[in-house]
Amino acid sequence: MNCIKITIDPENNVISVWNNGKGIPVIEHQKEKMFVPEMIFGHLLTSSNFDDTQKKVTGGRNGYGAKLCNVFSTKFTVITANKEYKKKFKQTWTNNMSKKTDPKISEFSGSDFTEITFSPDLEKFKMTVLDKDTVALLTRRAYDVAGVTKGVKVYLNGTKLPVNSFKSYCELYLKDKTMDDGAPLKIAHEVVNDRWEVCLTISEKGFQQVSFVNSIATTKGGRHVDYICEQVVSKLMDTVKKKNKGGVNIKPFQLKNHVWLFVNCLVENPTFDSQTKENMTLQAKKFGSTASLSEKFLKGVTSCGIVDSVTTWMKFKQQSELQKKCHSSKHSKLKGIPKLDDANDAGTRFSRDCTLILTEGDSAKSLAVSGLGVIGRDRYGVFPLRGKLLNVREASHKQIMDNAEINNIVKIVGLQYKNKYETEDSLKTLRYGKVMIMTDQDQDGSHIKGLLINFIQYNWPNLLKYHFVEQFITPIVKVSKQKESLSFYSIPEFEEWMRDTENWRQWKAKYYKGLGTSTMKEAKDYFSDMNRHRIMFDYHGADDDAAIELAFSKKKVEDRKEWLTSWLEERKRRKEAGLSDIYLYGKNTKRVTFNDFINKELVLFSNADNERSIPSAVDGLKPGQRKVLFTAFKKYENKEIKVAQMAGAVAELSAYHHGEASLMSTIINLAQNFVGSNNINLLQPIGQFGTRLHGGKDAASPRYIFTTLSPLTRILFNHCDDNLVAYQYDDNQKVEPVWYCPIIPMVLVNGSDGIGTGWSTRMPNYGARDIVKNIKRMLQGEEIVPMIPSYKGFIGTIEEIEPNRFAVSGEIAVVDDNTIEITELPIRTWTQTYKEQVLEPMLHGTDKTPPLIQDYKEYHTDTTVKFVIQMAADKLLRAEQEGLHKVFKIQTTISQANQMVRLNCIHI
DNA sequence: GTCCGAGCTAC
DNA sequence: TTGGGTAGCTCGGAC
Repeated sequence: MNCIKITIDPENNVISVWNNGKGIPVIEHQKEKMFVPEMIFGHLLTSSNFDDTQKKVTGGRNGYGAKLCNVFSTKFTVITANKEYKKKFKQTWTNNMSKKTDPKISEFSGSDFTEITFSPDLEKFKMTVLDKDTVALLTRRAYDVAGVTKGVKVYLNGTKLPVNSFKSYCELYLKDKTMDDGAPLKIAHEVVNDRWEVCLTISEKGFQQVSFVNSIATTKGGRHVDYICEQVVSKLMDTVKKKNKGGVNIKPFQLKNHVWLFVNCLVENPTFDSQTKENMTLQAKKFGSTASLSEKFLKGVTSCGIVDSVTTWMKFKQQSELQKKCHSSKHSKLKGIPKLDDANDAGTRFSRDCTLILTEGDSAKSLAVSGLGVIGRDRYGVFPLRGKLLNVREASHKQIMDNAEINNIVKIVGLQYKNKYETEDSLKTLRYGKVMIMTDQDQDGSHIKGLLINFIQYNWPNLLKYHFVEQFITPIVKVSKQKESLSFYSIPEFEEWMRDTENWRQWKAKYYKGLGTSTMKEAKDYFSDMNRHRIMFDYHGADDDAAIELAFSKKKVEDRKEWLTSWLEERKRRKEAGLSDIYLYGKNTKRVTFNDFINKELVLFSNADNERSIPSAVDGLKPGQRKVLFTAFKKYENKEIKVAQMAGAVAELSAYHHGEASLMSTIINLAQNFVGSNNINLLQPIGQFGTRLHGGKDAASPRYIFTTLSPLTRILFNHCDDNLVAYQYDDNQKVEPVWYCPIIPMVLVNGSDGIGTGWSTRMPNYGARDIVKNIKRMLQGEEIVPMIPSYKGFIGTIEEIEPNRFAVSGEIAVVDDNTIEITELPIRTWTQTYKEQVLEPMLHGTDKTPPLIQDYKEYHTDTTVKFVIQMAADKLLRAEQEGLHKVFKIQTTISQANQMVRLNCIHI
């Protein structure tokens, strides 16, 4: 068959369907004693297709369709011509198949055809004429037929339909539709095999499908559609998830809602839930064929706009989720925010005049609260921040949503994410007209200020215009002589004063490190002189925006390098010229621009961050570590001491001004000696200092563990040097030197990790003996031998795979057909982590992968690793072919690319 | 998204 | 109430 002709004549209520397929046999049926065409069209319960054991991919099964058409017609005529029997057959039924003419048989010599002409019994359908809708439906069926049959021309009322393939059929649906940007819809199309053909595009109004099973239009879809849809959606799911890490949760049906799917398939003996065959119900496993979509098609699927549309939708959803975190209207009373001391007038008509003081930590809050005693609590509220605020600039949606601090600030101030605050009037919708940041007057305090500014600027740049953010500064040094007292708000200013004041030694200086240093009385003094301590931030648009972005955008890492470098050069230049350092807060400073804040204040933090995080090239130590060593040399060369106590001693003897918790972790870090930590531990670990099971995180509390200087340390850091190194002074106290001078480069021995601002460092460990040999070579003027990283106690291998890259492999061996043994893991792959992240999923299988191993047993000690793994012989064989190291993930790489060390502190 | 570690912090 | 443990956050680079 290659031609179908359909005519619909609503005026005369006649429809005819003609095709040139093989005619119906014009013979008499042996049993029933009537002609076959008559049987097919005029007698119920006859069909040649009852046998379900035969697998057929045709439409009808029980032979009802044509007969029901006859029953619901006032007139029904069949003409069929059959070349084989050289006969033509014609018969007409009337009155709903109740009357019939005798069949007319005539001789015939042309080619086969069959034609059915019928007049629907309009009365039965409660119609008077074939209405427009019905004609349209029938017309559509004509197009359907044209679309789903291959190589068949379809004529409708004498005109050939412009459809020659399933794809062109699908395109008819889409020809008037465009994407949002006016571009035509992108269509993914694939002929999967001879039974399946699939088209897909984006849908704007929920899931849509057009599908055919064995040429039957399944307008409600069914299992065949689900079958394809599942494959498509799971692919989309992967892509979207990859694109949207940490965003809103997305469910498969939400993706499905953007899909418009066209399926044309052949299924063996399909089943339906009704005679109209709108919904195919056969289970996928009985289809008799499978359709695995090609990568090319799936790529088309992901690039047809669905992913973009879903991400846009998700962004919108994210916005509205964030918006939900805000209160929709201004409340005068807030509930459920612990630690908030709300201003009495917050959220009332006076809210524009209210100021929220944000403090660094709870203790600073107490200070502010005691200050409120002076200025009153009607217009001032206080809320403590806990440590470092989230950098919202490139944070994931989830992170912002879940961040308690950010949400609280938004709620307290009454901020709306959707509001742009373009006019000064719009600030009246807020509960507070201003926020005032009050942090410690140190670099980390500046950082916290910066992070808050970053948060406001990123979400509501306009607020900055209206001086929404200001800060409260406290003195950093106070000098007093008898009853006189002077406050300084920056160290350079103090130094200038010292230079200009001849008898400055007669003054007593007190440094205020942290807000906690100030007494309650001093707090009251600060607040009574609000004018002096309140600093406004001025916003001038682009300049300030750029500065804030420079400091906090993840994309500006390179710019930060340049920023810090030029700052360092400028500082050096000023020093050489005998100028004092630039400072921001002088005696009379009342306002600063954001640009100045970033470039003059925050830069100090960024620089300090590098100074404390990036080790010196000379001794491989960071200042914190050097302070520990300094103290250990001084006091604990042969004496065991509790780590917690040593931290106290370090703070005392070396003027360590930060939290003792970090110091204790630094001490523990220096003393660890498990595989992957130090090659030569400078301190002795006496007690639980952690093991390779948890990467050292299993160290006992600093109260319980003891340490003392390791005997080797004094060999590396020779006594004689103690009098030669350049000691530093803090507040007139002699503290640790700029650097120690070990006899071999310790930065190579123990490696180093550090994360600063603009730069970071990551150095592997090298073998002390290799280093010594190389140094001897250098002393003798020979070429040095390139070294590869080496870790004490590591029994795996480290090989160079390309310049500056090394492969670190554990040890894995096959014991017998279904047993393997892992006896070493790569450096910094901790036993417990490995077990949880690699072996457990292999044992239980994941969503995507079936279980690979049957069982594993552990025989580790604190220093050695031993997993004995049981697995099926065939799986082991396959794993071996693929490479055991790869399958069991016991190979990692380390790179020599990021070896930043501090050279600029070398003074010789 | 995770890790690394010297910093800030609170529950 | 106190001791002990847990938790959030920054920062850059490598996976």
